[in-house]
Order: sequence, then structure tokens, then C-alpha cells
Amino acid sequence: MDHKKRCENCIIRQFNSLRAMTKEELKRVSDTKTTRTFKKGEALFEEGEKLNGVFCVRDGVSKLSKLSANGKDQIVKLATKGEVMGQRSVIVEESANLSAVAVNDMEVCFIPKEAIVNTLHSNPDFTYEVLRHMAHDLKEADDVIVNMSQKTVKQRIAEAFLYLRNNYGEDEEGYLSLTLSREDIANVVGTATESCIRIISEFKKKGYLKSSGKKLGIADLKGLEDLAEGF
Amino acid sequence: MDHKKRCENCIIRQFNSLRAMTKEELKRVSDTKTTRTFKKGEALFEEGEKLNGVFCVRDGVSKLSKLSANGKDQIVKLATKGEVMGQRSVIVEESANLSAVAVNDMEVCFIPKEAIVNTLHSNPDFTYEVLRHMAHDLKEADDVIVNMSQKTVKQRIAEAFLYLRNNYGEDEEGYLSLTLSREDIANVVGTATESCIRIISEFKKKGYLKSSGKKLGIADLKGLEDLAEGF
DNA sequence: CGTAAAACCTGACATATATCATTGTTTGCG
DNA sequence: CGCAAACAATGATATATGTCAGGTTTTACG
Repeated sequence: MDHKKRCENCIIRQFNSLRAMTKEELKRVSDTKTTRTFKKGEALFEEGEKLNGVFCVRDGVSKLSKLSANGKDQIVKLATKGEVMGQRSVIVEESANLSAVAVNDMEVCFIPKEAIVNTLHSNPDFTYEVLRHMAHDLKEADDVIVNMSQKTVKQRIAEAFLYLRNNYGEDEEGYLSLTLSREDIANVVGTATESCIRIISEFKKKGYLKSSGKKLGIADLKGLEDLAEGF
Repeated sequence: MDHKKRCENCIIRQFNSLRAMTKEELKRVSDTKTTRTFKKGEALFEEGEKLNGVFCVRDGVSKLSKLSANGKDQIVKLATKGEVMGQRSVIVEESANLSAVAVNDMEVCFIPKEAIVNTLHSNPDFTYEVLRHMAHDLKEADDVIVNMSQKTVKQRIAEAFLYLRNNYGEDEEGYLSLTLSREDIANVVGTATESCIRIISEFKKKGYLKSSGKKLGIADLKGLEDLAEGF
């Protein structure tokens, strides 16, 4: 599968569409997009920056985070292959409210906003699919709000591991395919790095998690699930 | 201003539109909508319920909340005059993920989903406006996530009062127009009712808040703002 | 009006979590 | 390789917040 083809698929998947874009529209996107790579730790864009397009992840993972007043980063979402970043800012014509930083080496394609905005204005099916996708994100965000405010740090860390497993999978030996640093996990669940480390150690001792080198894996799925639910 | 007129305005405002609906579309909405009233404490709809339309608030306030595993309600959003509830569920054709309960006596109009969905499919400008509105909600939700996970309960309570002032205003004597119970405030900021009561008492002692009867007001705006920012 | 229910308040206590400090361990890289 | 920087681990301690239990005050309403 060649470059262009893959990138079109990427957009299509993200917008969850029944190929809502017309052939011509897809062609326009293909013609205007560019490909870029980012090394682990590099920023795709920063909070407050004006975006003139969207980023579509072709390979690697990016964390979308926001700096809070106390100086800590809160990771709001992880974006993987096939996901689009920056569409919210482009749609409402505001500067980005989140920063995007590469969690590992990434390959992304950049689509200038004109290509998107034009299609949004002219193709109601496409707009409708984007709307559905955003509605889904909004529901997820509401769920996160509830979890953040009602669950303990332990429960949230348990959930984070379940999330990593469900969304990024595990290798043959049962280790998570995506390895995040303890600090990143802490920033996902909104806790101090030390607390996160302590709880992960505890989970390993209690047999919920296992580790091998720097890889982490789930050793007791049912146990972790129960834990996340508060039992 | 008659009933119909007011309700059309209500939809228009919510969808933040430059009158994105055509005359015929507005007429269809006017023809199919119905008006209902709810007493304080009554539920407009419950989590998990299948909605066959959206609710547009004409008068009163509703809390949108979600029951968490530990049995507590988390209030995710308050909806006032002009706001629409249930559109997310209608758009993605899922059952409601939040419950809506009247905070005070309410008057709402109900618009069957067909009227909405039809317009979404046929009028790209309308869809685009709904999309913009949802993008805005999503940004707000992201901000809430950060606040919930990074700010202390004190900061969040301070913010809640600032929010109530900015969105619902205050009377001539500086008391908040919308009075929530301590329990509701606790459910907004995600804390225990007792903690909420204690902190409000403390704020009164320290001169940030004032009270008269069951009304609460902000006595030191700058002070509260600083507090919310963590000074 | 009087009573029950709801709302509010307060204290004592338990505990989860943050913070600070220190050390060991891995990683990247000149 | 060897060193510096990042990452992980762990202890001691402080603090914020939750929980339980008992009050008082306010509100709703028969």
C-alpha cells in the first residue's frame, strides 16, 4: 500500500465515515497533504499555537496534554495510528488548547485546513461524520470527568492499564505493546509520579501486573478489572 | 413574544447559528415540538434511557449528571435557558449517558429527533454550526478534566462560585441568582458534601463569600479568583 | 401550626495522596 | 566504554480529604 493510499485511509477511518468524502475531495486531500516525522519527545504543536491544518497519525503515538496552573501536565488523550489531531481547533478557528508531543518516534501527515474546511462546507455527509466522531469524543470526555473526580488513584491506574491493553494490545507474552513512563502514566491519571510508582510496585507485588525489563504487562486481568470498579 | 417564536430562538441560539436553518426547517421544528414542565427534582431523562428527541430549556436550570460506581452523582454540566440537552445521544443514536434533573421548576420544549436529524442531513450549514458547538463543549470538557485532576477541592469550589456568577449572574445585592444546595455543589466539584460545607464555611469566615438566608454571594471576587488559581 | 424530612453544620478520626529527600538503576551518547 | 541524564524505587512526613456520627436549623406540607 503506497503512501497516499494509506493516508487517505487514515482520514477516512478517523472520521469514521462511510467514505463520506467524494473522490475529488480525497484527491484534493492527497494533493495538499505533506508527510512529517517527529522523534520521541518532540512536539507536534503546542498549547496556544495557531494550527493551519490537522495532523493525522500514520505511525507512533502522541500524547495530548495541557499544562495546569501548578505546572503539571495533564494528559487528556493519546492519539494513535489513524487518529486525527487538531481538528477541533481548525473547526472552531481557535488556537490549540492542548499540546501534542510524540511518545515514540512518529510519522504523521499534515493536511492544510483549507482542504478540510472546504469539504466541511460543501459535503454534509462528511460534516455529519465528523460531528458523530466529535460527539463520541465528548461522551468519552464526560466519562473521564466522572472517573477523575470519583475514583481513587489506584482505580484510575488500574483503568489506565486496561485502557492501554484494550487500545494498543499486548505482545505474545502478554506485555503491553505501548510502554509509557511512570511519569506519563501519572500525568494520565492526574497524580504525583511517586504515587504512581508506588502503586505500580504494589500491583506487581499483589500479582495484578508483571514486568520484564522496562515492559509492563497485565498478570491478572479480572483482578485489575475488579480493582478499577472498586472491589 | 409568543411560544413558537421563543422556542425557535432557543434552538437558534443553542446551535449558535447565523440562522443556519431555513424558514421551512424552522417551521417544521415549530410544528413538531411540544412544551413540557418539570418540577424541581424531577428527571427529564435518565442515564441509559433512549431519547427520541432533544430538550431545549426555556426556563429554569437542569443538572446533567452521571452516577458513578461508588454511588455518587457527578454533575458534568448545568443547562440553562437556551441550551439544548440530549443532542449528543440523538446524533450518535445511542442512549443517554447522562441524567437530566431539574434544579428548579422548569419549562422546556421537546423536539422530536426526526426534525433534527432531517435537517442535519440536508443542511450543511446547520450541521456545521452544531459541529462548532460540540467542538466548544469538547474543549470545555477537556478543561474540566484538567481542573478536576490538578486542582484542590478548595480551588474547585472557588471556581464553581465564579462559574455560577459568570453564567447566572447575581442580584442587586451581589447574591448569586442561582442557588445550589451544598450537596449539588459537592457533586459539581466531585467532593464529599461535608467537605464542601466546611470549605464554604471557611470561605465565609475568610470573607470570600457572604450569605443571607439561603442565598450565597461572592464578597471578594479578586480573592476568590486568586484562590482558584492557587495563590 | 406542628411535625417530618431535608438541609446544614461540626467534631473526631482514618486514610489516601502529595511532598521532600535520598538512593539505586537504566539509558543514551560523546 | 564511561559518564551524565533520565528514570525508578523507597522512606519519612505532612496534609488534604473522606467517613462516621452526632447535632441544629430550615423547609415542606398535611
